[in-house]
Amino acid sequence: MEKRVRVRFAPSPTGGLHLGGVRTVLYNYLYARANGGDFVLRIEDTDQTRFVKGAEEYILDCLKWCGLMPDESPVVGGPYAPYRQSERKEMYREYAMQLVGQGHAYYAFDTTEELEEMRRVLKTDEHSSVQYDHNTRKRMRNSLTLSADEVNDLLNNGTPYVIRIKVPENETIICNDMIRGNVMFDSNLVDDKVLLKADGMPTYHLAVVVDDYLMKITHAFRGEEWLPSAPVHLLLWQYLGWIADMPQWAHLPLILKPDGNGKLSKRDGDRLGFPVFAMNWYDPAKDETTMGFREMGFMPQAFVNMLAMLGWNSGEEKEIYSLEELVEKFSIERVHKGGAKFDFEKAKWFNNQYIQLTDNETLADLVMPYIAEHGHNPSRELLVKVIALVKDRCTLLPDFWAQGSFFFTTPETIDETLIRDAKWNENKELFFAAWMDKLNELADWTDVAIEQSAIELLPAFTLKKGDIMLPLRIMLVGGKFGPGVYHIAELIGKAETMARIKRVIG
RNA sequence: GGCGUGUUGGUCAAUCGGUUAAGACGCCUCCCUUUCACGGAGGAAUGACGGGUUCGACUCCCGUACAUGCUACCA
Repeated sequence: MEKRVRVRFAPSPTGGLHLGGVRTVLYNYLYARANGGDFVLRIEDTDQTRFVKGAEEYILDCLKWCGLMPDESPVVGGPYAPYRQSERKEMYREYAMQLVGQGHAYYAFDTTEELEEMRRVLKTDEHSSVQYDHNTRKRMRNSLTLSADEVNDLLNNGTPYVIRIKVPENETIICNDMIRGNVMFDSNLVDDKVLLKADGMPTYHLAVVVDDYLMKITHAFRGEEWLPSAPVHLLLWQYLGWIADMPQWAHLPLILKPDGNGKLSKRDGDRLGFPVFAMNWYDPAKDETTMGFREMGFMPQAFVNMLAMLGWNSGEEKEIYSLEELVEKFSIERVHKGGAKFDFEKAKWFNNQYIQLTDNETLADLVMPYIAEHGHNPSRELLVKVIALVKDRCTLLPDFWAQGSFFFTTPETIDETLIRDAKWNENKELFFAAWMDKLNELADWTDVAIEQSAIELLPAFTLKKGDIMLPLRIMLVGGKFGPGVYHIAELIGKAETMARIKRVIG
């Protein structure tokens, strides 16, 4: 019988949730949903020095915003609780001891200074980095070089120690990856990674294997930066006797910075002016907030869609997919091997597309906060009408204010130079004065009727339709932008229209 | 330095040996619009480089270059 598909997202609560992190969540989520499986969230908080308070809640909030909620997590629990590694501390020791007993791991008593000394002494021009491996372990203080009595003494004295994996010599370790195929490693080049730290906490390597086994994870999708440590994990699965249950791996390509080289970092966002985190992240240590996609005015559906297409492609020309469609179309085999540079312009395009696709009523709910932010509280009816008029020129949610503020309030400043540029003359001034009287009498206040009244009056001043449109626009909106002028006049109403004209011609 | 991974236009990318090498973003030109957009029509790649294999290669193999990741008692 086929095993039930179970995937997990296992972040460390150390800061904001990065674009790449959300994409990893997405691919996991899509795979679980497509296969009727479970998606679990496990918090990997084994490094107490990097733990940041609030980060776990923040991650959950991001997943919620994106609509990618886990089936099992520290907050909703599940059959394999606890889901926080710090709360599973004792389990790891048990397995580490098992490995020591089997001779697949050993105690190492080397201090930080001794390790540094070893690396310094052994470092050569050829090898700028020296690792603790099958070779160097022979000259260090560990249970492989010390006698059993010495080891027992050290242990009894409470000497700090770590447990390291004993990587075998002269073996080829083959790791199968769902998107890269077989990747081979020479065991002589793999180092004896620490499994259990001196503080009793496991390192990632031990914890990820133990938990994936205990939580019955069938597929493990993680960032490409983990590929080099895959052989250690494979060895652990083997030594612990669980190789038949080892999940299938897929190492996802990195998301790179748009310019230059390297993977995308928070700094790039600050530098280039775009967000890197899903939502605003407040760093309590530095007392500073980093802008998120949500606060910048992205719709979660657009954000998720954009991420899905960064490193994966269905093979069709279509680019706009709902989450349901993604579940149906997504396949891990079509995920790219190479990293992709992040393009903020394209990200904005996705949002623009979603704005056009979203009905005006729904949009009204999303846009309202941005209008309220400027101290206005328009009726829903008005807001919906405004949205209908300006949505095709809005890319991010705050654009609705920038593109439509003049519907809610008289423009603060009128750029009179723009009117002069529009060949302002006495003739036009006289026209507007006369038109005001006509408008005042106009019973049918619709864009068509307003325009008609202007057209009827124009010949008397030897003016053409186009002569007055720009001046009128500037009087009404304050600048050279916005929907059709007569539509604007209709929406803001007779009194306001006349007031704005009067304000300019006096 | 070592090891791993990767390399189709500025960017995201299709193509699973035979096509005029799709499409999208961005850019440029024009049309529409006497605003700004939307929309429409166009423009821009000798597929990192060099060798093979093959009747035929962007597609397979090798090498080189470049990029990127790891090389912590961090994940």
